[in-house]
Amino acid sequence: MNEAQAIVGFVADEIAVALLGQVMTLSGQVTERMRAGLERLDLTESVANLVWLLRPDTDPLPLRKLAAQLHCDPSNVTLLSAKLEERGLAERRPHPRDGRVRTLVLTADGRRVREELIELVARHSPLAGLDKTEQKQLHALLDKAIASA
Amino acid sequence: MNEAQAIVGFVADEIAVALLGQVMTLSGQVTERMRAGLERLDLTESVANLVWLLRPDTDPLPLRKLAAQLHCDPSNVTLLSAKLEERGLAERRPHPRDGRVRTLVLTADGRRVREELIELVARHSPLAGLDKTEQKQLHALLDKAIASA
DNA sequence: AGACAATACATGAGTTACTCAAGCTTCTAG
DNA sequence: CTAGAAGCTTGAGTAACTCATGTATTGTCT
Repeated sequence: MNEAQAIVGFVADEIAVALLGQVMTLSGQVTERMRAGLERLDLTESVANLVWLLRPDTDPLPLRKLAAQLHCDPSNVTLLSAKLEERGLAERRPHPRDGRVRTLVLTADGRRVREELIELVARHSPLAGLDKTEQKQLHALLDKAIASA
Repeated sequence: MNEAQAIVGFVADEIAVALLGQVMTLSGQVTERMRAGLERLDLTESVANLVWLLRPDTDPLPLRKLAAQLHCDPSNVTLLSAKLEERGLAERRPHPRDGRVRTLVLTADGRRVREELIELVARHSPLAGLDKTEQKQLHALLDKAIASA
């Protein structure tokens, strides 16, 4: 038994590694699909990722929270937000109770673009190929996984 | 019914959108987990992504194929490969039959680093929190989804 | 109330990953 | 044998991102 095999022995589950690969593959496919349509929407990938987080049906999020969800520095979100404002797709609003906080809210145009974005990726998503039952199973499993983290 | 709602009406499945979000969330969590350990392994994220693809148990891949899997330009893989060679983790070998093609192969050190990388993310993966039965179900569902793309 | 630390965002500089265009070598087709 | 295509490399340029710093606001401790 050589050293490499010994280390392999440590790896908890072969199947967990395979699952990881699958998730990353899917994520890559979706991202690439999105890229293809971004030119038409005149968005960059990083801006699109921000738009994706800006749900119109919930309370607007502080820039700091958005940075956390994007796994990047808050200063980066400042730049992305400025780009969205320039294009008239969102606007920064002061937080009603905390003067330090800025929240980012989509405009009507922004909401429209967001729907197009979702449409773009959801329509051709590999996950859309599953039937309803499978989708529900998958949703439950992923939900459990995410919650356990 | 306003315009935004009309567009919402087009979105095939609400649940498919939710699934998309889950996959992207998981992918983000895994990536962030990986980042945390990359400093210790002295790797950058992009180099690590390449190492991830360099399976020692299959035929070595041409740089072009690797570029396709990474969704990036071949010239970028040239750079990443050079970094791997500098660190002695991989070496470019000419293809036995086609003189134009270079394949990338991990060295013994490279294989060791790759196992550490897998260990790093697999051990703490949210997916590792599921039990064996759930993992198998999930694997089957994801496999079907990926195949349908 | 007043001082001090902490939080949230903004700004500027610098780094890195990446793309694109052009060039070289090798393979393939007529 | 020549023309074209395919694969990799090189160099230049760009965009995204981080880090350090600055400013305004909030919370806390006495």
